[in-house]
Amino acid sequence: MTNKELADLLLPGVDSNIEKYEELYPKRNLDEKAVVTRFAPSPTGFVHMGSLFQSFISRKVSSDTNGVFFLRVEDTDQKRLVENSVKGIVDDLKNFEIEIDEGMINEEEWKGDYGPYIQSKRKDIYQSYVKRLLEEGKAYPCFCSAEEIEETRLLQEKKKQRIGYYGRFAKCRKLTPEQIKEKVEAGESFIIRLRSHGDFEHKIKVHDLIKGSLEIPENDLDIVILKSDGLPTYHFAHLVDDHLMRTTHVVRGDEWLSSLALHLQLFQTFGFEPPKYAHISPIMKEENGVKRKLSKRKDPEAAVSYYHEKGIPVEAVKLYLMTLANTNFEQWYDCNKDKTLKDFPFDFKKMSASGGLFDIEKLMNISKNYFSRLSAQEVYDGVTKWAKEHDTEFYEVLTKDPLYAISVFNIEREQKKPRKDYGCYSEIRQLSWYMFPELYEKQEKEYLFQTVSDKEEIKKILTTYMEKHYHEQDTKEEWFDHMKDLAQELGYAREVKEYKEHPEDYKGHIGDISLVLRIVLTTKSTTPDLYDIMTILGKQTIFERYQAWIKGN
RNA sequence: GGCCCGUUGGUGAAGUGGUUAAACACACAUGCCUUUCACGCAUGCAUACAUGGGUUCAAAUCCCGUACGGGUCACCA
Repeated sequence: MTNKELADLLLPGVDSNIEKYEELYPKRNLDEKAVVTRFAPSPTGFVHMGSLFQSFISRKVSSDTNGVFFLRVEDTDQKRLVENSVKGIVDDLKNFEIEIDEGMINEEEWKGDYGPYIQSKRKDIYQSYVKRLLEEGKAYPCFCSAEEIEETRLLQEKKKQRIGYYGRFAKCRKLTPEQIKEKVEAGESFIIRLRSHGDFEHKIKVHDLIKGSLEIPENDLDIVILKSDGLPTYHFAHLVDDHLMRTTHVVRGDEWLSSLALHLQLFQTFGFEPPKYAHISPIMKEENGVKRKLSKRKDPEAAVSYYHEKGIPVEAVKLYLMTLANTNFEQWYDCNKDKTLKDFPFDFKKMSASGGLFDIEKLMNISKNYFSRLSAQEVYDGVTKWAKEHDTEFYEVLTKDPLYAISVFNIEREQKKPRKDYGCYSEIRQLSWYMFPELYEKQEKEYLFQTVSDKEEIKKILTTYMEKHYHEQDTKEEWFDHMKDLAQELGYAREVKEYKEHPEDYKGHIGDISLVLRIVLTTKSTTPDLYDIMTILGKQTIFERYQAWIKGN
């Protein structure tokens, strides 16, 4: 019995003509330096921050080199499928403005010439390649049951030998064609394994774009390439897909590093040129002093949707991811204020070989800086879009009078050093509700007075201010002068310095007066410029709020 | 247990043998400025290259051992 006959027996009806696929998916017509990358998630749920990080980087290098970035769905594990997760993945990428050039666009369809981009629809292709391997004697069927494998494992553990299906432990490797035929005809189920010729004692030098040069032992494991359901394992699918899709760079998590020798071996078996690899360390999180991988289950911030709910702008998250990827980015960005992420020269070599810590505080800081560079119109557009989905009440208020809302967001914005209090869209309402009468009315109010808290004194300040010192048409200078007059009239120092020099001469200083006027108007001790707030709110609102407070206390 | 990778201040990290008495950013603290807070500015973080050896005139940077952390060893990806 020849290998060819054996292959036909094992995979009847499968065409081993792999050359036709080589023709069907020809080498891409791209620049020599163009990078072809992919994001290859399995559809088991939402997109994890770490995956997003990988696709962000992949997209970046592809774009930088006029290459291609595609989305391939790896659904060879039929047991773990989660319904509609392809759509979820597509949406998550879309939400993060990571565009794909090719790949799945929804649960069923794809775009691009190198498809299908979902592995369950590529069964024939994989089987052709497996069959070719069988014909060449480079693969063989294995009839071992799970129990048998487990037994071997226990034995190996006991004897402190390496665990796995290799060498003398690879029982089915020695099966004669006749024995195989017998078993197949008896209806025994089987899988296909690679006949590895690697030597574990022999080390090979490999290069990783991030980790640098590594020395790893050759693979001598006869790993499974085709499962009993006829679908390939990850390793084999990786080989076939990334070869046929003409991937040049594989960016993936470093949990794959340990199978790198195997993957290289697979490419070698077929004589294909392997892609370049960039193994990214996982994003870590610190909890109770312990570093661990950011976890889908434990950490809400691991889910991409978290950022949308919070309303952290996509661009801000991207800026953060880039600082995580290449720390020199921050300095570069600071020195090149007119440039964007697109212009930054990303470099794999500058990626950390060990896992970075996910720091939400840093993210928020970056986000605040990002907000501070936006125009009022941009803030308005962003918050409106966010509120439409997450806070309809706020949305109504914002869209009722856009110009008014924009004027609110413009406070202390058009200046050299804009305010930095907005970190995400979901914070904006609680930082600005007092500027919107509809929201003001609904809000539960709590006044936290500080230095001046005596009610009668506060009333006196308010009434004196309304009666004598509020003038609707005041410029900022005039307004401030009037504030000083008010302070003086009530026995407070006009200047803080004056007060500090002779505290015994005064009840307090201008700051205390301002604070009272601020708190009664907004309930907050922390707000942007009071003059701007008063100008936008107008006399009527100001007086109403002051009078209402006097009445109620 | 085998194999692989990593280890610079509270955090992200720069830095690959000698102007680094270790940059920069975040966080925190203090001071200044200021109508409060914030912003901004200044300073600090009682001063970091896991550890033990070795190579060298010279090591965070090269080599070896140890410790600690991570990954992997599936018909999961």
